[in-house]
Amino acid sequence: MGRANDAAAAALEEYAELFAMTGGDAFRVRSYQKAAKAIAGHPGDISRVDVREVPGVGEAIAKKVEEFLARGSFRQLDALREEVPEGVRRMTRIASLGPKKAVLLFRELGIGSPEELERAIRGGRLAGVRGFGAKTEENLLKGIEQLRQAGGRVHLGVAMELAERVVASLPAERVAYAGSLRRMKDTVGDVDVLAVGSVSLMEVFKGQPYVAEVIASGERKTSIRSDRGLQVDLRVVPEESWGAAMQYFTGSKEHNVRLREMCVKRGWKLSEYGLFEGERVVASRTEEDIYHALGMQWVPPPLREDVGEIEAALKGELPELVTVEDLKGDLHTHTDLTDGIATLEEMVTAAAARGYAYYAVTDHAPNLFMQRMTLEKMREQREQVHRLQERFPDMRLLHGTELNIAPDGTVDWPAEILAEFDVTVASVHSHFTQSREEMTRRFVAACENPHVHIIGHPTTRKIGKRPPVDADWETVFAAAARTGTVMEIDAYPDRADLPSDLVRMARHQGVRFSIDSDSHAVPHLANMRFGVGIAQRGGLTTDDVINTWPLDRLLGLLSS
DNA sequence: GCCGTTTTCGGCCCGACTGTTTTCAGTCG
Repeated sequence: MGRANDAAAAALEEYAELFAMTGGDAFRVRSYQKAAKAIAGHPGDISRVDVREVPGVGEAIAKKVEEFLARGSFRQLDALREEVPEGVRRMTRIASLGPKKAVLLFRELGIGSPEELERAIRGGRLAGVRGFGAKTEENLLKGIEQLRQAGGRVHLGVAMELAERVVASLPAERVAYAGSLRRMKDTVGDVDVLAVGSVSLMEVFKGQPYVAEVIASGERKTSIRSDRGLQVDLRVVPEESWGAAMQYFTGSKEHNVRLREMCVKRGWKLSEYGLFEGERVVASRTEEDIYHALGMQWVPPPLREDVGEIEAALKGELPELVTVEDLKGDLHTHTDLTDGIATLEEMVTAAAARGYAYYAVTDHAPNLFMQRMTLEKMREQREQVHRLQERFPDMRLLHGTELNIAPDGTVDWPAEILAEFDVTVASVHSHFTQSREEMTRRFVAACENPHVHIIGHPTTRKIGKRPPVDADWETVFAAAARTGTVMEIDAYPDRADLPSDLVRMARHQGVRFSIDSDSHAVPHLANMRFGVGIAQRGGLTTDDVINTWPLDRLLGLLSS
């Protein structure tokens, strides 16, 4: 489950994209994409085992991967990177603009980046170009605006992988990441790493393989741009002010401003070097020392957004946040029967290894046509689940499904079939642009369906790719609270859905939550920690999260 | 490029939607 897998998969995905853009055969494109997905989802570390073991990897792809593992790229990838400018690749990240149109714009009009495309549209240069009418221009401008709003930020999964790589690479007395990453924010603009060590640490840092460019380097701080474009700042801090530095660089800015205001009122001063009364150090070694000196509880980083946590900490009333260890199961996962890449047995075995008390298999249902699900396949899977149960006496297997919420709020299968499932997740997978009124009615109808237990990835956003749908969430959550429908926190880091601000809103209305991995491969099961981060930011306790409950209590909710 | 109860070629999840076209290409899930 190594980062070698992820890096090689990313290279193959990039190659597939470039290959498609340069007119490569569509089936070969699919082969590269399939291999990338399989390698990313493969439980074994491909830098240790033969990559030919991975299904979908033949001789040609194996050679490319081996070259990539040896030197960080492969010949064919280098060639295509030369041929297609980086800006043209960025253009395909604009919603509704795929590889065909992007290349056409580049070849015919010399448009080589989203910025140039925007200027061209506004300058009327697309008028009369075949396939580009007024509506398309409007959609492209909208897509460019979305792209701009995402900025240079990446989702937590990408940032966490890099941060852990950086932390592991530094031989320091103490080293840890801080910043929005430590607060488990769903997107991260740059990675802040703190370390206790000597100046030579900076030299070690600058020589790491993930460093693409050194932006600035001094005695106390070095900034680099990583191979994936993300900036990393390393700060070397004195041992005795470790706590103050962690507190300061974890933020948020708003939280810290409030703390410093409290200090000023007492005639104290708080900085990254410590909490001071004149020259006297009041606290600095640990974060706990600092918060306690201010007469408050230590505040868990995900809560540090100045949304009431300071008042609560002063009164000693911070919630006891849900943790990864509290999770007793996963209620939304897939297998290769639909779009997962691991078998039922592989997924269940991996889930049992995580020590779960229960585990639900929820493959897609027939209305998502591309998944080719049928009643027969679903029932056959249920039989397999029942047979498999005998081998896992300590983990209760639940047979479920992920239903598709149609534009009118109805779902796949009639009520009597739905009643056969132990658990159902219902999600929106299409018609994302309905009006707020229609979308709200759609979700309310799904909540009111007595056979729907959980609303999956409610906003359907994909970070950096697709905006959330528009709905009146107050009304949706009121319906969920009234009907006892659970809202999912989809832990997959590019979804992170519900987002934490909506979690807070829903919690205030009395809604309950399920933190699910939405796994399509064995390694995805480990994404649960990102979902827990969202739940913590939303202030959730174990009582709010149904998959921390003991099996009996969970089954009670599912059967009511 | 991969794969094979079809063994070395021929098929590869496919249907809906959008915006454009006047019979369809591109994009998406």
